[in-house]
Amino acid sequence: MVELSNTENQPGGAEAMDGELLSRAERRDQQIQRILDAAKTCFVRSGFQGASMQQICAEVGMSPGALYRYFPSKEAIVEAICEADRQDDMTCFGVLRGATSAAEGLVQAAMAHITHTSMKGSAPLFAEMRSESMRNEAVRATVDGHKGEVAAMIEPLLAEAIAQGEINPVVELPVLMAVLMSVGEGLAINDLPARGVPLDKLEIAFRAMVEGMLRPIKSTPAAE
Amino acid sequence: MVELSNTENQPGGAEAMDGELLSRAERRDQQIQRILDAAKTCFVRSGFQGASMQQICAEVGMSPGALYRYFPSKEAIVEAICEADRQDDMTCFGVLRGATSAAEGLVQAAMAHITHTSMKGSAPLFAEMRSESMRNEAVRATVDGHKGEVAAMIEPLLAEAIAQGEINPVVELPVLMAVLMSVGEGLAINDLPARGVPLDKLEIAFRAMVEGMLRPIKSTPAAE
DNA sequence: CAAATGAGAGCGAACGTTCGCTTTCTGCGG
DNA sequence: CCGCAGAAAGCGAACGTTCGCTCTCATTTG
Repeated sequence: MVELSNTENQPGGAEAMDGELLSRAERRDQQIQRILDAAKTCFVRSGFQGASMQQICAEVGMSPGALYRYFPSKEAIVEAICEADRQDDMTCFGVLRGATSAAEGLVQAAMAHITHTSMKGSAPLFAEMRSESMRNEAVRATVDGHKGEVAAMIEPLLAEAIAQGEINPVVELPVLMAVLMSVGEGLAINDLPARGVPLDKLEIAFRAMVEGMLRPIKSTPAAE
Repeated sequence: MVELSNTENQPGGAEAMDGELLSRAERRDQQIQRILDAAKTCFVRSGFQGASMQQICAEVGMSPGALYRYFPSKEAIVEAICEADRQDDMTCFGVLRGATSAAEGLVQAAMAHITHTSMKGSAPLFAEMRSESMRNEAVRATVDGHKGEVAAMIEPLLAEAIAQGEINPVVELPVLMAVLMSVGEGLAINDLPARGVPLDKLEIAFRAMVEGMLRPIKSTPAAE
């Protein structure tokens, strides 16, 4: 019975905060984005299963009926969030194109990944995705797809380094790939910048590791 | 009204499958273990929040009322599982004592950790713990406690290696520790043995990485 | 006016937990 | 040895709550 005359979020407002008029489609996209942002906040706070639709509705400032006009189910929101996070994360690996060397490309990509994850505070979401991917087919597909894309960018770099004898020949390419991808995940999940490890020192340590791993052991006599 | 004459799991059976007589306390401990095993199965299958008490009850073959005689809440079961898993995992790091070198100790410990996690199929549980630790205070304490114990075993090994000039001096000890712990986590969560990476090849690649990271770059001129 | 949009009440189901009651084990006086 | 009282253990219905989701209806837009 209480009349809430909330001037914001009225259905037909058709304008954003800056007063700009928006078309229906634009307004719809904007609402979808608001829902995704709010849902991400809730999922980071409580996990995919722990966050309820009511909490998400409260975070958006929207009723359940309204929210269900934009997403058919909670699962659909989860998938959209994972997909968006995945695409967002992919931007970190653009540095791999045009890398001067395999080692430097890996270092730059990893640092971009770590920095991006830390700054956006999405380490909890990433951990949640990783955990959910072990039982949720759609999330697993998203995660694996992302890893596949990253791997496809790293692999030619390493393959060329191998061809030029720049990598310790006892290490096989697929294994090297798997280890590097796992290492990147571990670093991203742990969010070391947030735990007091400065980015520059982290880069130094990571570079030492990568260069050490890739550097051919020239002093070793019998490589055959 | 239906009389279920289930000959198994009778309260006063006072004997295990092998017919051995058990005291009350022994039987109680045995029941607690059965509950933990069943709960772990459910948590791996559905996650901490996704698994219901009813599912756990069904898995144990016990009624809710009976189960609540052993644990006061679902949360208590989660904490007990995390604590047990943590203690179980600690056995992997015994190889650190008496390691011939820092690098070899790290390799052996990491391989033991990876093998243990993979063989026990506890990578999903580990991922779940890692995710839950970001919002659950008790789980976080357990995870951090575990990491602290492992770190306490690794640190003196690395400190001695540093003192003997066996580690690239540009890398600081705390940063090195943080990176190595993160790498170990990443490898454990990814469960590479289950994804087709043989343990021996994994060990070769990991050893190359660790030795490369620790090996001092003697050829580098200006170390100052 | 027809279509679109959103608020909010409400649905059945499932949740974690508790309750009343029965069965079984244990220790003890006889 | 027996019989019995109390503790321990278990059962399963039911609690109140919250879940994901749907429905109704008022309001706005083009």
